[in-house]
Amino acid sequence: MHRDAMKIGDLAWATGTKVVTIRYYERIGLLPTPERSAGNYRSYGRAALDRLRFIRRCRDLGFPLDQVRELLDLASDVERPCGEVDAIAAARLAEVERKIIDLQALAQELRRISATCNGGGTISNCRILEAIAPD
Amino acid sequence: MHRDAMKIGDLAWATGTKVVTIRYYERIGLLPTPERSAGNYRSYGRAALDRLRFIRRCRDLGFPLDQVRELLDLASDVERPCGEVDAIAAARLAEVERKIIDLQALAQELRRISATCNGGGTISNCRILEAIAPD
DNA sequence: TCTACGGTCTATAGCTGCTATAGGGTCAAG
DNA sequence: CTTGACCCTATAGCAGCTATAGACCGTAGA
Repeated sequence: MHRDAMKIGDLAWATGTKVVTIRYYERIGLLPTPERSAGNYRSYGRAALDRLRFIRRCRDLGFPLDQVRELLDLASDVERPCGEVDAIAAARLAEVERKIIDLQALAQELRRISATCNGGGTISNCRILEAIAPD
Repeated sequence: MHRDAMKIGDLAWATGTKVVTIRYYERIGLLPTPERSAGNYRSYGRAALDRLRFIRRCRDLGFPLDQVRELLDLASDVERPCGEVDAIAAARLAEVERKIIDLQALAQELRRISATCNGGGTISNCRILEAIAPD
């Protein structure tokens, strides 16, 4: 139909998304139901490509799907204040920073545990297991 | 029966685990099926307490359940070399370190994105959305 | 023209690690 | 003897996909 019509596989390839995932996004209403070809194949245009790219980028940034949805809703309403978008991004940043701290503590702990390994011993004198076990 | 017999709620309290989670662990074979009281209540002793504490500690350290299972199996076979345990811990550490790097890059990106916010504007001139959108 | 092969279709079940709900039974205190 | 806190089983749900089965479509080679 349109000159830039894509089948689902093309869209998948162009966005690095799996075909089943695209259908999943459609099912949960994150992507609109596309037109169908004569043979009942989904047919996508530029808008779907942009929207899916945006979604995937958000996912890469770690936004959960409902926040992606929220960002898409916000983006579609040009009158809404930009601050709402910033708030979402800032909250996400805070979350990520918290997670980094947690993981750093965890890494420290794992290093401590690993350091108790006595090379060639057997489980019977393995101090790692003791180290993992709580006091 | 035994002097240290605990009901599931006691065990939950002692380990900071939810009752349903304990039953779940039992169902998936991570905890052995306990004895039952006259009224068909689960009855736990010291061994279950230790085992569950170990499981929870592993979970806190971020080990997925199948690795926890593996560690428990290893721990029960005193002849096995300690190195196997160390390998699991080391792999987990590498994973955590990788994750930290990823999240640091992510935080950087989110900071960049957030920095493009033009204070009181509206979505129509929101540069955050542009920043999220891929080139 | 036939046929083989790759892509697509729907529908359903599975994954991890729990959590929630319904609809009951048990037990000790008051 | 009733109330309330606990316990029981069984089932369904959550995120965010992924996998499978069984069928259809479209095109390129023989």
